[in-house]
Amino acid sequence: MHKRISEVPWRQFRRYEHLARAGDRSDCIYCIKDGWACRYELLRDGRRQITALYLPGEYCEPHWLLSGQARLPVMALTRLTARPIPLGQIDHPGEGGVRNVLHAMVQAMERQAQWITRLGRKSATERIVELLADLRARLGSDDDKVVIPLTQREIADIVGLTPVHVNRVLHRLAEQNCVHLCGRSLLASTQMDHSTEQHPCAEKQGEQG
Amino acid sequence: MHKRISEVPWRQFRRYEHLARAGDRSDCIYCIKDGWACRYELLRDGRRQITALYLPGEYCEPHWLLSGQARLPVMALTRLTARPIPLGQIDHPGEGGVRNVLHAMVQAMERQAQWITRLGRKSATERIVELLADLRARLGSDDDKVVIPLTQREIADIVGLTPVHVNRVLHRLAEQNCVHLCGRSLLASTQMDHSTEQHPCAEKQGEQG
DNA sequence: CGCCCGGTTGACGAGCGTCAAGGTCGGTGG
DNA sequence: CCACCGACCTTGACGCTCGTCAACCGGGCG
Repeated sequence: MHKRISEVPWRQFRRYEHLARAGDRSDCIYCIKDGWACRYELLRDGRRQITALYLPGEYCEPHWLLSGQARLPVMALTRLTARPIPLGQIDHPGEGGVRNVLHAMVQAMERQAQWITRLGRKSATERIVELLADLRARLGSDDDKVVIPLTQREIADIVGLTPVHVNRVLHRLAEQNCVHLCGRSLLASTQMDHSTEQHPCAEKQGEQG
Repeated sequence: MHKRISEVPWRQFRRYEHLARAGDRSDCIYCIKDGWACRYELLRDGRRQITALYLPGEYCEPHWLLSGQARLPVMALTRLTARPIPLGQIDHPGEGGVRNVLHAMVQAMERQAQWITRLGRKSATERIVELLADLRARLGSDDDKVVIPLTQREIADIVGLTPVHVNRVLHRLAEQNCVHLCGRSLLASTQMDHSTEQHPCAEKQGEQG
């Protein structure tokens, strides 16, 4: 290393390393430079639910600015590079400013409300299609296909299903060219954007509804 | 009326009257004095999901302070009395202050994250028991039984089930004295508090698992 | 008095979970 | 270079939870 640690303005996390554990006091939030992170809740019987995703360019977790502590654990889903922003310095130039962080917080709330609707009222296929459409939009890529660096187990823990069922749904979507499955990597294509927020049960209704 | 309207510091809403419609700009938040309200999302096929509940003493909706507008409609579930707090006057004495409103916002976010876990990973019985336990706690009543002024259809739209299935679960809970069903009114009892966050599948495991 | 909303109940079936047995890929050590 | 191992993915059989459909009841309100 030819750089002094103190000069490096970002931190690296390994895959599955924690950015925060349940109950931790936090004196900074992170601005994610590269990689994905998630907030999750683990029940004592092993069931897990992911309740938030953090993608490159997003703040993690903006509400620490107000609460000062993490209620739920947050961990990296991939190798992750993030810039810690000390809570006291948020209004320093180049740190985004309180205004932006609060705006990110409101956005996160609205996303959570959407997820409640999806988990409560949508079928397995709808949940997965809408998850992928949401991720495409947040990644802001113009490419036809974007890489989704999630395992099927992780997708299952986001959409509230089992890995086995996620697998079956993904293969059905692959037949319709909504996604591509190449080995262990998942590509979401633009094909499916029209399906979002569309059908009640987007499946077996081809002819004369 | 022997009072001039302008002197009345609170507003009344009829049951099912809207406090805000989707997309409305809002120049005030409400502090609920009496009655219940909810935020909900309506899909075009008629499915509905309630994504937040507001009880007496709570702010509705705190994040309007930051966003200035309602993304989703909010309506009264009962007759409702609420005190509007103009956004510009939030820091005036007697209005709670920005600090309290932001704190309410963080609380609302944490509740939403909890609901994601419940909808994604819990059975029908668990969802209903935990809803009622949560409501008991928020009402802060010391009484053994508290009145829950929700129809079974409304409960269904909160916990992501059908009214028919909510009905069956409530009757099973009534057999175990977790709730009381008197005509159309629902009473939640203390009996069930211990069940919360306890069982994986809180049902058929009486003898030697 | 009659309507309508909300609750109640049964029969039936679909969607999704569970269990179990491979298969495939990438990494690691010899 | 190869053998081994552990994640992760894949696939089938089976069954439970919950949704759907339908009929009926009961009370409050116009």
